[in-house]
Amino acid sequence: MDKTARIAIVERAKLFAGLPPETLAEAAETAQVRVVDKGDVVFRQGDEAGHHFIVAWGRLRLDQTTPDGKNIVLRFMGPGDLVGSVAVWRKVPYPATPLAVEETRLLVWSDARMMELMQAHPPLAMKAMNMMGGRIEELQERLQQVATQQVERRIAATILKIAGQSGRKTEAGVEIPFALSRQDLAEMTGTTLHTVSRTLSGWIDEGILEGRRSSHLVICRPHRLVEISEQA
Amino acid sequence: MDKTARIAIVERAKLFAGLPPETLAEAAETAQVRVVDKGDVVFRQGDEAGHHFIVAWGRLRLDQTTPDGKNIVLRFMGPGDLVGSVAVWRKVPYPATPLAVEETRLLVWSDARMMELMQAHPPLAMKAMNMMGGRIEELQERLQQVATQQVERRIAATILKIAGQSGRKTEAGVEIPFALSRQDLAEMTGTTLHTVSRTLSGWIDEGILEGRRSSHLVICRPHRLVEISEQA
DNA sequence: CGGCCGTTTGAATTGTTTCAAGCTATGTGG
DNA sequence: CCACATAGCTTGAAACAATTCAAACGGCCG
Repeated sequence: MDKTARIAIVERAKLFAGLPPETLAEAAETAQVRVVDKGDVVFRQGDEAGHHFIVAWGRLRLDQTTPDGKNIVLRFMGPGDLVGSVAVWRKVPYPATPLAVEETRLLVWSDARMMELMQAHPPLAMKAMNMMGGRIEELQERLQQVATQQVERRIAATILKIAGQSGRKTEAGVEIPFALSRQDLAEMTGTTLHTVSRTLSGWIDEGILEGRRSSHLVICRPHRLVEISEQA
Repeated sequence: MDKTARIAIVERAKLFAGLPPETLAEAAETAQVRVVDKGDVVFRQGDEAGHHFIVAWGRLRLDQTTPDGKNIVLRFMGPGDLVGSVAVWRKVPYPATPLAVEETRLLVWSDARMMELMQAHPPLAMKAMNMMGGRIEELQERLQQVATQQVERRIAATILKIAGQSGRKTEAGVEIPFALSRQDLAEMTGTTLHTVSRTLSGWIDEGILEGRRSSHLVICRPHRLVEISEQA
């Protein structure tokens, strides 16, 4: 990956968005590159947190395993997203495992390098706080959903959020361009694979969705999904 | 409230913990003081976020109202806790309403003053990020609980967390020293008042708790509660 | 072709909510 | 100081949403 490509990635990252070109260049130069194959992990929950990552291309699923062995999906992450930084800043072990759902390329900074960057460029610290605030808001919204809404609404809202982040327009509707299993949706919404399957089957019958049997989901009638996600 | 008292409060606040005395003094001097009566709010969800608050004494309940009118309790806050800052930094409206469950005294800084403080004392920014990280961890843990555990475990875990934050040892056990209603617990755990009442009634019958009918809760057998919160 | 993994679907079960009623301290006004 | 209203809590019974259990299906890869 050459320097121009790296700068392009850094530029797109929310952490660096809007910063002056020389800051971007410095950030890009000090980064390492890492490729993670589909199915492999960037790091593991419980590892000591020593590096910051930004997704250049590809897609990660951030998994958290509970003490009693259950798994929840915290979020999917794509180009521009920051991975691992919260744990590095807090000096705590990584609290979750990012797994590549497709081949993924990342930029990597050590704790020390990122510290230097942030000390040299104070706006970076502000950006970082902003991003963390965004995560807090997102988590509060999800908590509210899981705590108060029934499963159907949560599934609808989750599909819409993913579509908003990663969806691509096609003739048939908005497509989610990666393998998103029923199990994944179940672990994002706090329900079971079976309930997700039943719910999606219903929506497919109504023509709201397409995508039986592990083909990519396509949302044919987004407006209807929004209604479901907002229904009393 | 005199200067020494303010410094004592600032010192106790997680945001300022461990910073040099002159920083504390400067922070304490630039703060305003605000008293909020029991039942009153510090600000309202949706208000423009212009001030940072630290609880000096008293206790707040942080409420969030959903678009469809339901209420959830995000957390209780006591002395040393920081209120409102995430919204101020992000320049978004306050996302929740802090309500005083007893008379509460706060220190207040305007956005501008806090900015000056943080620019003058860079470690403050690091502390702030650390605190936000802590909130993220807490929210992830709660999300995991609500998504995977059944109600009884969530109620047990919630009571234990509150007891850990605010509990006082008495002869009978650990007392939660403020009015914590069944409704509050329901809104923290994502269940109904009725289920909480039934569950607590059961525990009171087993001698795990005391506190029927709106008297303060006392945890007589904390270890048993821990077992419940961890049971398969 | 055969095995496997993710998915689908039915039926039984259950945890939790909803509905409904009554209870008990606490406070208020006569 | 007592009747009365109120707010929060308790408890039973019925209803229900979602899970669990069970079985079978369909693509796909080796």
